Parts: sequence; structure tokens; C-alpha cells
Amino acid sequence: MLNFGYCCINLTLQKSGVVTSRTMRKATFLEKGITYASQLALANVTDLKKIIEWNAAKNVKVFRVTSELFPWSSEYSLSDLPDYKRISDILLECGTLARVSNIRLSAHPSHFVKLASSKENVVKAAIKDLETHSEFFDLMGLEASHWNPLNIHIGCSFSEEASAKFCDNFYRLSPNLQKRLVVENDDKGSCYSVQQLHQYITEKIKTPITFDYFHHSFHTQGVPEREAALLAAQTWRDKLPLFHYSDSKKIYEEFSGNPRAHADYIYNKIVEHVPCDIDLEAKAKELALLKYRNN
DNA sequence: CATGGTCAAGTGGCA
DNA sequence: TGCCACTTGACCATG
Repeated sequence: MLNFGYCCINLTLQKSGVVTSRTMRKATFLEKGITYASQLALANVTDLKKIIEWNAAKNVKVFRVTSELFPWSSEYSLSDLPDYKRISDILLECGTLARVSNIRLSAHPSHFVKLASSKENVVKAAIKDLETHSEFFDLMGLEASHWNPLNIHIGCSFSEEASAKFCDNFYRLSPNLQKRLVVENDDKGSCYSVQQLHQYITEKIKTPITFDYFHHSFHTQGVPEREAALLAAQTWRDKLPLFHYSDSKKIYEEFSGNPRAHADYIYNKIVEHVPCDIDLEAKAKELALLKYRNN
């Protein structure tokens, strides 16, 4: 029932040059434009397929796809890419391989996605970014559901206004994107806890809650972990929840910096409060997953 | 060809 | 006021 996954990067394959987040700086994009962006995107999706093949071979059933497949995608439409046909074909191969291998794919659009922002230009950019994710999920042939979720944070301090803004803007999203979107609890006291997401977001727009164990530990609002996990789990209705887990680098790896920093590996036995899949947000990526699974 | 300084974006927290 | 962190380091000028 429960499967573990890892996020975006495969360190084993990376050593032989397999990466999915090739990008470029602004000056390079201005100089080389969409033609070069297309080349990088083609190389990225080509390598994405290799990672999914690796996952299938290693029986890894949950994987988060990078949000950097398409460099500077805010500046163009995917269908404008010169290599669009080849890219689409490879993405469909990726999605098909994932489906027949029963691998659950997801994505986590960046912290710059602020759907609750009071600035219209910020909201527009957020929508564009999210729609691009939904579009390449469509190109992979993934079903439009929370089985393949697009996970984001509310991204600002909790308030009635921000909550209303987020919910209003949710209805500006395309139907497939609405069916994929899920929201994650934050680790800062001023931001959205599981309870606040539930009351002010999910109650209104039915968006499932991604329970992040580590974030919750910094912002419980008095709700015990088990209770928060159960509250989040019930929002997924007929789909198995997809949660996030990481351990503190400061506590387990003699690191003196930010206690919120993620450790390379998993050190605790993860308490499975409910049936769910879990993304391990560990810096050692698939190595951390294999190590945890072998224990 | 290795490396370290630098790099699109929003927001909040902290020194 | 300015820097850091965040789902993920990668780019590229310099030596």
C-alpha cells in the first residue's frame, strides 16, 4: 500500500550526466532564445525518461518530476518550442512507462508561485507556471486527478483575505489543473498550518492537503502529528494521499545552520498514521530511499 | 577543465 | 535595510 519516493534528482544517474534541470541565465536566454531553450528541454525530457526507467527497474513507485524541465517557460508556450513534437513524443513515453510500471508521478512548482498574492501580475505568473506543469502532465498522458498531484504552498502569511484570494484564483485555473492541485502545510508560524489549510482552503475548494511531517513539527498550532495526518488524509477522498517526509540536518548530521534544513538521509522510522505514499525529501535522493527501504 | 561567484521570479523572518 | 530560505543547484567567466 505505502510506497516511498524521492524528488527530482537521481544522484546515481547524475554521475553519468543524466539531469533534468538544464537551464540558463537571463543573458543567455536573451542571446540564444527559444531555440536553445528547446534544445535544453529536449535533453531534459530525454533524461527524465532514463530516470523513470531506472525507477521502474529499482521498483521505485513514487517520483517527483522537476519543475525545471522547460527553461524560461514563463516566456513562451510549450507548443512554440522548435522541438515540440519530439519533446511531446518523449513525454508521452515517460508517462506511458510510468503508468505501466505503476509509478506515481507528481510535481512541486516553485516558491515563486503565489496564487494568493495581492498583485495581479504575480498571480498571472503563478497561473502561467501552474498551467505549464498541467500541460506537460497532459502531454505525458497522466490522468487529471490527485493521483498525479501538482503541489504548492499558499506562499504567504495566513489571513482571511489571502485565503479568499487563493480560492477565487483557483477558479481561474483550467479544469485539468484544478483536478491536480493540492496544497501543503508550511513550517513558519505565520503561514498556513494543516488546520488552517483545512478550514480556509479545503473546505471551500476541496483541494487535498499534502501533509509534510517536518514542516508540521515547526508549526503544529497544538495539533498532534497523528491528528494532523488524519485531517490531511481525509481530504484526498478516493485517492491515496501523497505526503512529504524529511529529517533535520541539524539534529542528525552535525550541522550548525538552519534547523529547517533537510538531512541527507532518513534517520527515524516513519510513523505511517494512515495509508499513503511518501516523498522522501532527503538530499541524498534515491540513495536515501534505498537505504531507508533496506532497513 | 575545475571552480567559485553569481544567478528570474515573491514573501516572510531575522540580524 | 539587507540577506537568507524556500520544492530542486546550475551556469559560466575566470584561471
